[in-house]
Amino acid sequence: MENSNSCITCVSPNCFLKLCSNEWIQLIEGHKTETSYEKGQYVFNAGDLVNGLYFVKRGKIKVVSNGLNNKEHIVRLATDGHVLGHRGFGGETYPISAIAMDDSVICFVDNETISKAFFHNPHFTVKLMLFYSEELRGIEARMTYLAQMTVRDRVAFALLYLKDVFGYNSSGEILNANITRADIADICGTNVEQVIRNLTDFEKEKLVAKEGKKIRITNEEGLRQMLVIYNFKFVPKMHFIS
Amino acid sequence: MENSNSCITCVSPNCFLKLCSNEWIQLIEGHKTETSYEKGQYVFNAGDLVNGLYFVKRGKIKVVSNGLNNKEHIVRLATDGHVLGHRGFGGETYPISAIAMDDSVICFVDNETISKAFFHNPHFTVKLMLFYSEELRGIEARMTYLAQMTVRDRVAFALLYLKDVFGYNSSGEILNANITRADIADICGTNVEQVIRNLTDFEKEKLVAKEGKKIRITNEEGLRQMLVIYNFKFVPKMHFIS
DNA sequence: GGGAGAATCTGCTTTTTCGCAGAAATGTTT
DNA sequence: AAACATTTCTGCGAAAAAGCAGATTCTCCC
Repeated sequence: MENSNSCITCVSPNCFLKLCSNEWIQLIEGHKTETSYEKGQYVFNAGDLVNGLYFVKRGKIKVVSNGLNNKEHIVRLATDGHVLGHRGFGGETYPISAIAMDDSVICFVDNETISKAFFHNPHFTVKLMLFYSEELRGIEARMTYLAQMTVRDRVAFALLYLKDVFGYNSSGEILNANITRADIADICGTNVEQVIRNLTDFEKEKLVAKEGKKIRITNEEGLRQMLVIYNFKFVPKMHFIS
Repeated sequence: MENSNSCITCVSPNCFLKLCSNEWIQLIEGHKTETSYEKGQYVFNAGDLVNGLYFVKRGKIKVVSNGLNNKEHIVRLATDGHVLGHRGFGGETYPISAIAMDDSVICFVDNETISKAFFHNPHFTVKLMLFYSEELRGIEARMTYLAQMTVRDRVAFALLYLKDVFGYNSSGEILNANITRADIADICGTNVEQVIRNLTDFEKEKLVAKEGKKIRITNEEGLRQMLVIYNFKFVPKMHFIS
């Protein structure tokens, strides 16, 4: 509950809520809760009835789907400005959870308020729709990689995906996320051992450098080149506000 | 170009365009083209700049992503009332195509007209957004199945997915789609031989019956039971109009 | 109804991936 | 700083999946 709780003075530059009229922003503020999550904490859990939208103010979130014996699979990574918790329909629930990968701050607005806002803030609604449309395109592409790539190439892909969403940290080309080998495995749809084996190979090939559990990408272009045979290309980030 | 070209008299019950005001429907009709596609024909092709939305009036469409050496992977199936061709951003293109699996009729509306309609037809915009949101949830779930299931279970999943989207045909439990074993392989992310081997197994286990290239599901519940360990559950179809 | 072409099917070998077990390293807590 | 817990790493055998080759069957079109 840091900062003020007001959208007007909120420092998050990409929040969709800012696309609402001032009048509506004030109205939404009355129905908004801002919560801080520690690393590892659940934003929402599989089976919960998601009855609102989560707007990521700041942080790093993994959206996981629970499959075989509730083993987690990371279907999406989210960061500042992204939206979590698709509007629920008819009360059915999907086995999808959102977990903070680092300390994060997220605003929640209930469905009723959001629905009303949709009908009075076309700019907000349209941009949010375009966000979903973009996410759909992105996941369609990732799905193909998952289906067709070898484990080795999926590991390379996961590193680039992490970089494209979370970027590097201040000290250079180190992946800016508190990820374990197991997280990478959960993105790739493989197991920890395979991830480690391939990271070791990548290190020998001077593509990455392991620094403890941190990973430094020493040859990003080389990783991308590995994936051109799959039509892989960088997915430019959407500019939410325009 | 059968039927009249008018949305007012259109027989498609689920078309999103019907959510626009009468005034706007008439305006859209002036910018709309209705095209018939034969089986196998491309609605749009990877690399095309998608500059509008396609509304499926009637038919069966596969949305494919071209990955390794342009091998196709089916990321989504679409039928009556569904929407294809996410709004393009900044001109970048994804390697995604849409192909008619049977004779289909699809209406196309250019981006400029659609964008204007968004701002004057909140009901239309909100419903379309919810459609995307639902599609996103669905593909997140499918992605997990793809990542965690064995080939055998993915084949079972593909059969159920085909059934849930296209249903059975009039003569009973035969999958109502003109699909090849290769199509199923492209949904599963495997090859034709594996699909055939597993279909043969399923037949021995009295789960399906092969009738030429057609597939009859003789024990749908049995197939679903096979997938409960993955938290698989039926995804109820959205009711577009409400 | 017959024939050409496409799709389906089967057996076999090779390759990839998985998964266990145990060692080493890292990082966290007291 | 030491002890503990977690994570990372490596080797190896087992299992799953892929890929090839060739036979059969189906379907569509004339």
